[in-house]
Amino acid sequence: MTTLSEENYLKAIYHLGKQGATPVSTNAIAEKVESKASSVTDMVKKLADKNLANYVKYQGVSLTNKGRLAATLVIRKHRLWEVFLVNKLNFSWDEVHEVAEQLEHVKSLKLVNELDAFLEYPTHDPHGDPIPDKDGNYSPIKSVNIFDVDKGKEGVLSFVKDSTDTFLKYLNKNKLALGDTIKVLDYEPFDNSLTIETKTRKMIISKEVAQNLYLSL
Amino acid sequence: MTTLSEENYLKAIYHLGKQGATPVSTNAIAEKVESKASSVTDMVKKLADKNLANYVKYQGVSLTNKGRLAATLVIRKHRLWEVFLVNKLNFSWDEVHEVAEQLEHVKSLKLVNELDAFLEYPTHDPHGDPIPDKDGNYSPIKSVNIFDVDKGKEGVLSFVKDSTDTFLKYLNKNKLALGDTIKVLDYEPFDNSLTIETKTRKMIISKEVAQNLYLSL
DNA sequence: AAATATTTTTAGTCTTATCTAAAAATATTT
DNA sequence: AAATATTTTTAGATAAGACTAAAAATATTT
Ligand SMILES: [Mn+2]
Ligand SMILES: [Mn+2]
Ligand SMILES: [Mn+2]
Ligand SMILES: [Mn+2]
Repeated sequence: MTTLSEENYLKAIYHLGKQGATPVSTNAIAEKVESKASSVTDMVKKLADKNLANYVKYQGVSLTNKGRLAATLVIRKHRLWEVFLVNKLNFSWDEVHEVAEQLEHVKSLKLVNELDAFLEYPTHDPHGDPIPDKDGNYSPIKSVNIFDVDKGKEGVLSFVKDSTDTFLKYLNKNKLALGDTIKVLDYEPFDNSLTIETKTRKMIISKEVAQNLYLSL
Repeated sequence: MTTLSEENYLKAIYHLGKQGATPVSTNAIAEKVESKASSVTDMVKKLADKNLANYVKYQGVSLTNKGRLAATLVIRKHRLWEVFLVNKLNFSWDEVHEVAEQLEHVKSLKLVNELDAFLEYPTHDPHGDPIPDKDGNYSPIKSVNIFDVDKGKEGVLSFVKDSTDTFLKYLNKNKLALGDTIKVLDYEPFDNSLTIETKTRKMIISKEVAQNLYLSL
């Protein structure tokens, strides 16, 4: 059995390395889970004892297969709950994360799988993140960053990299939502801003914004 | 903010006294939360410090208004989640309790209230227990124990007092479910058993079973 | 290759929620 | 009303998870 705290560390390690494959540093984990490096060292030893992580002193931490599966199960639950909150309970995409952080730790295989079925097996969460299946597998993101879309071409907004509510609220305010068709009109070398066009209007987005928008073509 | 553990103690105190009104003993609480008396003493002091409980050494514990509201909110969440699991996720009534014990601690006012709306404001959970509203109020149970139903009369099974999965599985096995119409045919003074008749058949139920069945007339 | 800076680990504390064993208070029997 | 039994509280420990400060290891500069 993994504790709530262990699960949060597993997620952090998973997200920091590529699926937990490459060793990540103590400090990086500490920042992600909002704790201190010394706390991370303690926890990481515990994960290694439980065969969830590979840990060599001073050399970083990676996940074992067991750890990776545990991490993806938590991520699967997180994203399914986010879909539930948005699709069934009228939450908006900037309100779901905090609640999903709690729901992801509820233990019941039946619960996850029935929820999955109830939601009709969604493949992506409200931010465009892929939902792993029971075995932790998911098809890789096929969307491309908006900077890599040629001038004059269009695509469908299908993933936002940053899903903090600050950014999501910016998108709400500017009427940009997942599923919207966006055309790239112009690129400005001076500040790396882009001029884009949606169904409803034309607008300029900053480099910071553009970096977080991904389109499927 | 109440912790998970505090919430479980509040529920226990609520259920042991009548809505936490009458003082309950340390030992009774300990048994309910599956801990030891000394742990209860500690926790109860903490609840009193937070103005959730009234505690006088050696004289038992009751709930303050604040404590009672906190307790009913947890109970409200527990029962709403049970309805969700049964009505939407294909859980049977003997499978929901353990999962609801976890879900009841998720913190989000919006979540509870949207869930309530999504389920179309159910008044009772899958075991016939009433679901408190936002203010902790619910209409008192109007069903009567099957022993108090006159011979020859019938009623609808609308509440089961014991909702351990042992008892619920007994009911499943004997095809007795909430909503079933049951007629009382005979009472046997020797062992206090009852002969009852359902839509599908006639059967004898023991005193132990009868004590847990409540009908609305 | 030293010297310096940064990162990581260790050592020792703290808090929350438990526990056991002993002491104190209350209840029940004789 | 004593004696005995039961219940409750206190005292002291333990485990999980976090922290600070100091020590040790690794990285980066000079
Ligand atoms: Mn999220
Ligand atoms: Mn998400
Ligand atoms: Mn229940
Ligand atoms: Mn119930």
